[in-house]
Amino acid sequence: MEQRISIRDVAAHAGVSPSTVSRVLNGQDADHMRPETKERILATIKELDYTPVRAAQRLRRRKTQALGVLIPDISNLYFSLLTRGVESVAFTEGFSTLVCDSNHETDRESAYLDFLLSEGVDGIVFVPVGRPDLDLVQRLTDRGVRVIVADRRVDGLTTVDADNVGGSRDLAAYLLGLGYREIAYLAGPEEVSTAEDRLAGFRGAMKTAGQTPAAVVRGQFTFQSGYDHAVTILERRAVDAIIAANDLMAIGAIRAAEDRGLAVPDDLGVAGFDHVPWAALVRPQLTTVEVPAYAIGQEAGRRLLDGSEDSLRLPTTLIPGGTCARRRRTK
Amino acid sequence: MEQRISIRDVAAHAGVSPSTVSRVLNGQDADHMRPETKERILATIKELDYTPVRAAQRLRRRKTQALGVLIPDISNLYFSLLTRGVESVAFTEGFSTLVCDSNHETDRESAYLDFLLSEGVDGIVFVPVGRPDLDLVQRLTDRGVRVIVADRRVDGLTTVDADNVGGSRDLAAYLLGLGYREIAYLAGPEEVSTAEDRLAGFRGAMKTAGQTPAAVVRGQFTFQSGYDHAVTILERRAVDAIIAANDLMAIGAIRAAEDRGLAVPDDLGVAGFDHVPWAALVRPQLTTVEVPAYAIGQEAGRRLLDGSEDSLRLPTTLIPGGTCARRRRTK
DNA sequence: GTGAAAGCGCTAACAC
DNA sequence: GTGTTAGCGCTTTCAC
Repeated sequence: MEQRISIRDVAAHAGVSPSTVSRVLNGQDADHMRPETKERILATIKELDYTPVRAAQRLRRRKTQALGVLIPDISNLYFSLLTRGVESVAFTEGFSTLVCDSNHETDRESAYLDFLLSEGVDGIVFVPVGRPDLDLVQRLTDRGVRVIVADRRVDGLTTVDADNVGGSRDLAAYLLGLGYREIAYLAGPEEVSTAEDRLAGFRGAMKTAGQTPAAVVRGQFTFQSGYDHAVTILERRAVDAIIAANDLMAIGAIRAAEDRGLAVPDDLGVAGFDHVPWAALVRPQLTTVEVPAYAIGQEAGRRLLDGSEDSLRLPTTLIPGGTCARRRRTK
Repeated sequence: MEQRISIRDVAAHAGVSPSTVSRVLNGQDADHMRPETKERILATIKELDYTPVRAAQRLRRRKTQALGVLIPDISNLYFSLLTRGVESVAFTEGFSTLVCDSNHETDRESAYLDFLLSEGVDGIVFVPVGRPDLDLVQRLTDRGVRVIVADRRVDGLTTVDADNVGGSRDLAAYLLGLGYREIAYLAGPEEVSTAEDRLAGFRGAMKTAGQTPAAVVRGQFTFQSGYDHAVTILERRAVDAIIAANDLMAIGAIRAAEDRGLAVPDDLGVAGFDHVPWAALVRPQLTTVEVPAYAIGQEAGRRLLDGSEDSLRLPTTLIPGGTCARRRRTK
C-alpha cells in the first residue's frame, strides 16, 4: 500500500474536485454529468494509473463489500468447489472474498469468526465443524454480519444445502428397482446432519418398498472406515448390495469385496454419494449421487448479496454406474 | 460493518484517551504503561466487546497486513494445499489472506491482479497461468506490492518451487535400478516449466545411465491424455515401463495397460508424479514422487512476510509403490 | 505515562 | 453539474 496517487491528485490533474472524480468512479449521476468532464476524468485516471484504495472506501462507506467463507478444509474438493461458487458471484458483484479454513478445529473456527468480524465482512458463508457456537454467531448477526450456513443444517440459521434425504431415497429406490433386496448401509458420523439425512433417505425408501435393511453400521467418511465396516458386514451376512454414505467409503467397500473374492457388481452392488470426479478412475464406475457443491456456494453467496433470508435445498443427481449393474435392468 | 463501539467509546468508558487504548491494542509501550491503566482498558474492551475496525487500521497504517494468493484453480488439490500453506503462516502473523482463482484464464488473472492492487495487499503468492504479463507484475512491484511466484519459474521473479528436475531424475534412476530398461515417458505440456523440468530430469537420468528413452510423447496433465498416449506407445513398441509426468496420466496409463491385457507391474512398470492422496485407492499403489505443495505455500508466504528475495527449490520425496515392483529388487 | 491533534483516502450531505 | 465540508475509526507524532 505504498500508494502514491490519490483521488485528489486525479482531481487536480483533471481540474475538478475530488467529489466529481468519486462520482465518476461510482457511476453516480453519470447522466447529469457533462460528458466532457467525465471523459477528462477517465483519461486522467488512466494516465495516472489511479486505483482507489479499498480501505478508505470501506471506512467511509461503512461497508466492506467483502464476503467471508469459513469452511473446515479447503483441500477437500467439495469445499473448494463450494468456495468457488461463492467467489464467482462475489466477484461479479465487485465483492472480495475472504477464505478461511478452520482445519476442522472449533478453536480456529471461533478465531476466524472473530477475524471476519474485525474485517467487517458483510456476510459469511459458514460450513461449521459440528455444532457451531450459536452465541458467537449471534454476536456477528447483532453487529450486522449476515451468516448463511451451507451444506448442513443448523437450527435457527438460514441454510443452503443439498437434498440429501431425497437423493439418498432415490438412490435406494434405484437399487431396489434393479432387484437388490439385501441392502446394507454404511452411514457417516451422526453429528453431521448430512450423514443423518442420507441415512434417513435410505430408511425411507426401504420402508416404502416394504424392505428391511440388511444392516446399518456407522463409520467415518473415510476410505478405511468404508473398508473395515464392509468387511464386518460381509463376514456376518449375505448381502446383495452396500450403499455407503459417501464415495470414499464406497470405494473402501469395493476393495473389501474384492479382497474377499467377491466381484462387483456381479456378486455385490455398491453405491456411494458425492460424485467425486476421481471416482471415475475406479472401475467399474461408481453408482453415486452428485451433490451440487458449486451451486450451493453460488446460492449461499447470492443470498448474502441480495439479503434474502430464505433457506434452500438443492436437488441432487443420481449418477448410475457399473457398480450396480447386475440384475434385471431390462427386467 | 454496522460497528457500534469505536476506540473512543472504549477510551471514554475507561477514562483514558484513544491513544492509550491504541497503545494497549498494539502492545506498544506495554512496559512504560501503568499496569492498572492497562488492566482497566483491557477490562473495558472485554466488557464492551470491542473489535477494532481493520479498514481504519489499514488506512491509517498505510499497509493492509493482507496477502493475496492467485492460483489457477482452487479445486485442484495441489493448489488448495499450497493455499493452506500460505494461509497458515499469514494467520499466525495476523495477516489476512485473499484467495483468488483465475480459473486458468489470463483475463481473469489480470483482473485479479488489479483487484489485489486495489485491495492494497502487501504481497502476492502467484501461480501464473502460462507466461504472466510481466508489465502488470511490474506495475504491482512499482507500487510496493511484493510478488512471489510459486510452483513454477518465471524469469526475473523470485520463485519458490519444487525440485522437479531432481525428483524426476531420482525416479528414473530408481526404475533403472530396478532393472527397467525400455522406459517410455509421458510428458506434460511444454509451456509449463514443471512439465519441462520433469522431462529434463528423466532425460538426465537416462543419459547418465547410458540409456535411451523408448519413447517420449507430449500430452496434457489429464487421465484421458495418459490413457490415449499410453495406448499409442504400447501399440508401437515393447516397453518395460512408463513414467508419466503426473499421477493422473499415470493412472490413465495403468488403465490402458489393463485394457490391453498387460498386468501392472508384472508386464509393465508405471510411475507418476505428485502423490495425490487418492492414488492410494488405485491398486497396486502407484510409484510416484511427492511434491511438497503445503511447504511451498508456507515458504512463499514466509518470504512475503519477512521481505526475503531469495528463491527456493524444495526437495521432493520418492514414494515407491507396487506399480514398479517387478524385477531384481533383491538382486 | 498519557493526552491532543492531525490526517490516512475516500464519500456524501449540502451548498451554489 | 460541480465544489465544499465534514468526517468514517484509527494511529502517531509531539507535547506535557
